[in-house]
Amino acid sequence: MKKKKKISIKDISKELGISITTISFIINKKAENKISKEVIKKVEDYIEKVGYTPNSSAQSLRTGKSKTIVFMAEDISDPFFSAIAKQMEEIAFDNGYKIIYCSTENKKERAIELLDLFKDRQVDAFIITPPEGFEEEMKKLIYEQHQTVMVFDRYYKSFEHNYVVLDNLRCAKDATRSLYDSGKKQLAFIGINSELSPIVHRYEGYLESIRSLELQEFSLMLKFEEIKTEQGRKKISSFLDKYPQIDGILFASNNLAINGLRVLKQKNTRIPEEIGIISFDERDIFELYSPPISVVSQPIEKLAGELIKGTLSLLQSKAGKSEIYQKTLEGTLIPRESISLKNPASS
Amino acid sequence: MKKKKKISIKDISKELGISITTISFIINKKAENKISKEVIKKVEDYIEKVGYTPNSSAQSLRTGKSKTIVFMAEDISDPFFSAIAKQMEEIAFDNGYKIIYCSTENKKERAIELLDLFKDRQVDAFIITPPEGFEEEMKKLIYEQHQTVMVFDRYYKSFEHNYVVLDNLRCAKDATRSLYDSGKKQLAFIGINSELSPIVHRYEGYLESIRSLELQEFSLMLKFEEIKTEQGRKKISSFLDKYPQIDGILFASNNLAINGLRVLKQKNTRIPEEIGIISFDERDIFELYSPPISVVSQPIEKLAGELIKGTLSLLQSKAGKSEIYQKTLEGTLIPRESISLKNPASS
DNA sequence: CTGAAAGCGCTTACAG
DNA sequence: CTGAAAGCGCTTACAG
Repeated sequence: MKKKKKISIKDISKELGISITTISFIINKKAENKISKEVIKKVEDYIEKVGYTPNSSAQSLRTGKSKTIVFMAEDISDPFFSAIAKQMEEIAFDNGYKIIYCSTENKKERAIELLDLFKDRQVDAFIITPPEGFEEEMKKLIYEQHQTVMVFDRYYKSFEHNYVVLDNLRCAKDATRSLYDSGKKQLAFIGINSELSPIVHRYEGYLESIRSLELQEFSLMLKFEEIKTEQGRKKISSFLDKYPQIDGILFASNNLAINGLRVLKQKNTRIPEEIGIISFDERDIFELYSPPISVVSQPIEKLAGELIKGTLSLLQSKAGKSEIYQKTLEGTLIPRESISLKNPASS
Repeated sequence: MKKKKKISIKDISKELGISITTISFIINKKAENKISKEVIKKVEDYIEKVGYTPNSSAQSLRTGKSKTIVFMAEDISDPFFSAIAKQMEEIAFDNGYKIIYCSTENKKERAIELLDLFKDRQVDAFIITPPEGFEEEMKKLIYEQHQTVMVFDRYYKSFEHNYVVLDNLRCAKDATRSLYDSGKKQLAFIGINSELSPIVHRYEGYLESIRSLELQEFSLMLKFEEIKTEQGRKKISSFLDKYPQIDGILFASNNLAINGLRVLKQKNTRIPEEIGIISFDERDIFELYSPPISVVSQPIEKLAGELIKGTLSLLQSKAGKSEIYQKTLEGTLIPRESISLKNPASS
């Protein structure tokens, strides 16, 4: 009734009359110029035949490496993060690594808890989207605990670290410009009250554009907890009531836009005739919405690829000098009917 | 520059002048009636102070348990599975377990590859949504390799196993009935050509309802690969052209419904006036669609809770006799404007 | 109530 | 070209 006893190097050694050392060398491809071809062949064939795989706990105990990477996302059930996770997973597996996922919910306390859980727990590297106010903890993790850390989706200016992020400033700038080019002149930014770099940069990108176009600023910042709530809707609603001249909105995130669309639907606002809309982050809902919503789409495969390959390469080079891995990727504006494609600016 | 050398039981032993054995007992809460309270207190305080955590690789090597559970989902980036994953994660962590996720894409070969990857790799249990045609492999995994396996979202009749599933038959039956009650009489089922139990049972539920109502059957089964594609849309489109009398559709999955909605949008079919719609599986898109789409919603928290708690309890009892854990949960029909709520059946 | 010791399955310096 | 042996950090039967 018990699982079959797993075969070990020792068993192979006995069976083949070859020492454990030799077998270990062969398994770890360190046999070059050391072990005779016949022995290698013999061992490899036998391993193949009995389907031997090394006990990873023993390897891990011995080497101090666990072949495990933790991906601490803001929310792993969010389509953006789960898509990233899935892409990374495959590449990681192909390289013999496992990934463990968890979600911070953008809560500092939760992130600390999770980090604690993994601390000194044979995790080779962390890929983290730090929550609000986590700068000091990240610095500690990297510079005091000397963990291998890749920061995702945001970054800090106060210290050097590895990261993979979107060029949020440029994306927001271009999106704002596109609203303008579609004929809208009273452009609003609906964002989040946050110090996280993507949110800050999206706002800055909006600001840069309206300044260079000499437009008036209309901006509303919700609290993080309000993004998906009735409370958030109320704020958006009264914001729009207060500035009825607004004819274009850039939403700083997909959840924000979804909540905003509910408000507009309730108000029976016609899109794009009365208000043109662009949101950050693609979601299938935007394509199917009536009318379809224009978005700044993030290059998910590229982001995931850079993240995992970058992390893996850091892990490789950890023996040598510590390099720094920093990538800023471009997004793509996908224009849809939520901005009048046929009415170019008539300024 | 290297990580701080981690503290071990031996270090504590030296520092406190207490044997390794005693310390291990205390850590593992096996100290009751064996170790004096003063010693326990002394050790616990010291552990607290230096922040000692046991090396999990060593524990794993010694005990043969890894405190790791693999969740092999159909597609971890699907909102349904990622929501389940997130819920399970937390409970697992609280119980000292890690979860590793992967996606089969409903491909048998991929699932075999993944299983191979984890085989004998110190995984304590598997939570699996088996792909098409995986019955024999599942049987082997459970009855030859004696792994602890929880099957999710589907189940087999040919052998006993642990599972957590939705009561798909009843849900489909009720949904079909609701379409009828909303005044529709020519009810279609759009499903998938699959032997997986949920799909089969949803179809059977539909059949049972229309038979008891003495209605005509209209059904279309797509191939799995067509669900999200243009090819699928074409099939749905010509199906609807062929049977213009259809005035109600039950979609067997959310992706199917999303693709179906595209077809209906293109055809300018009015929902619910011309065709009433109900889909399986809640997604935020359904609530925001114009009109909002009625769905059979799965109890995600409950499902995730049963899955992980069930698995954990199997792991506990593994020492004793092997029990069987089988749960069938009810779904909830959420009626929205895609069925005429105000026009009750006038039969 | 407490401790010395074996052993889980590997890797790797060292010796030949 | 190959092997004997130490040791990674635990747990647990055994002895006292």
